[in-house]
Amino acid sequence: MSGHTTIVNHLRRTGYRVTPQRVIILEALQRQGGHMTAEDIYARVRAEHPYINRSTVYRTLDMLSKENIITVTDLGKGSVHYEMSSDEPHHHMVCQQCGKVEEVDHALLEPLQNSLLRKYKFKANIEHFAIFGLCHKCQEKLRKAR
Amino acid sequence: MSGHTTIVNHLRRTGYRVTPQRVIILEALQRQGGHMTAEDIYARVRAEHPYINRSTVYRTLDMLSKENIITVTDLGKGSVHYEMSSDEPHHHMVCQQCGKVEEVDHALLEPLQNSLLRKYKFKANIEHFAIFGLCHKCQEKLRKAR
DNA sequence: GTTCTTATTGCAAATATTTGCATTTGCATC
DNA sequence: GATGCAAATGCAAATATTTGCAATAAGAAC
Repeated sequence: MSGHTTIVNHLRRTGYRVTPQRVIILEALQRQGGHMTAEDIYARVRAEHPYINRSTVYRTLDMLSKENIITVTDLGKGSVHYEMSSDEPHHHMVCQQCGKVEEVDHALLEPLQNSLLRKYKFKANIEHFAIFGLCHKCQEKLRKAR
Repeated sequence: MSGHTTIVNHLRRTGYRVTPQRVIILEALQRQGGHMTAEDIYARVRAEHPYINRSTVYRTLDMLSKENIITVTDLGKGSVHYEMSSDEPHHHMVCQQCGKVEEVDHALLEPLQNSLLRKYKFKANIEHFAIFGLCHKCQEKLRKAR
C-alpha cells in the first residue's frame, strides 16, 4: 500500500471518516519513512497544526495499524515504534541482554504465517513482530562468565 | 525450571543478589500459576509485605524475564502479562479487531526458533510471543461488510 | 563477625498510554 | 445546501511503566 490518496480511499471505503487530523498524521508518517514513536509523530504534527490532541494521535495510530497501513513494534524499551508498512516486510530480533536490535529476513516468518492460517484460520499480521532473546555476542559472554 | 530453591540458586550462581523482595515476588508468581499483571503481583506481595516498592516489582520482573524464569506477554490491551515459564510453552494469537486471545501450539513456533538460531545464531526466547492479526470470525465479518 | 564493594531498593518525578464523557464534525440522505 | 446520526475529537484524569539518585544491604574477602 502506498500513495496518499490510495490510503485515504481505502479508509473511506472501509467506513472510516477522513478527518484532517488523520490526514495530517498520515502525512507525517509518510514524510518520515523510518521508525517513529507516538511522541515523535505528535511533535511533528503539532509543529504545523497545533490544535491536534495527543490522544487523537494514539487513536489514529491504533486504527492505522489495525488496517495494516502502519506497523507497530514494541522493542521492549520504553516506547513503541510506528512505521509505514512496506512491501518488503522486515522484523526485529531484540537482545534482552544488551538491547541490540537486528533485522530478520521475512522469509523466516512466512512459514509461521502460513501454518497459522492453515491450522487456525488466523490471519497473522506478521509485520507486527519483535522477537526477544539473546544475540550471539551475549551468548558468548554468558558462556565465558560461568 | 521449577522449584523455588532451584531458581534462587540459579540467580545466585548467575551473580544476582537474592533479596527478600525477590524471593517474595517469586513466591507470588508461583502461588498464582497463571497470567498476572505487574499490578496483580504488586497487590499480592503488598498484602503480606507492605514495605515493597512498585518499581522493585517492575525491576524484578524484568530481571526474571531476562533469566527466562518468567515470560512476558503484551496482549496489546493496557498492561503486560507475566507468568512462570513452563516446560510446555504456549503462545497467543490476539485479534486486533475483537481482542480475543487464543492459544497457539508450540510446534508451530519451533521451526522459527530453529531457523533464527541457524541463520543468525540468535537464541530466541520464543515463549515471549503474542501474534497479532485477525481471527476467523472477524475475517468473515469484514468480508460480508464490504 | 567486621569491613568493603557494588548491586539493589525506595522514593519521587518523568514518561508513556488509555479511557470516559461531553462536544464537534464527517458524510449519507434528503 | 440543510439535516441527522454515529464516529471521531478534545480534554482531563486514570493507569501503566521507567528512571535518576541517595540510602541500604547482600555477599565476598578478610
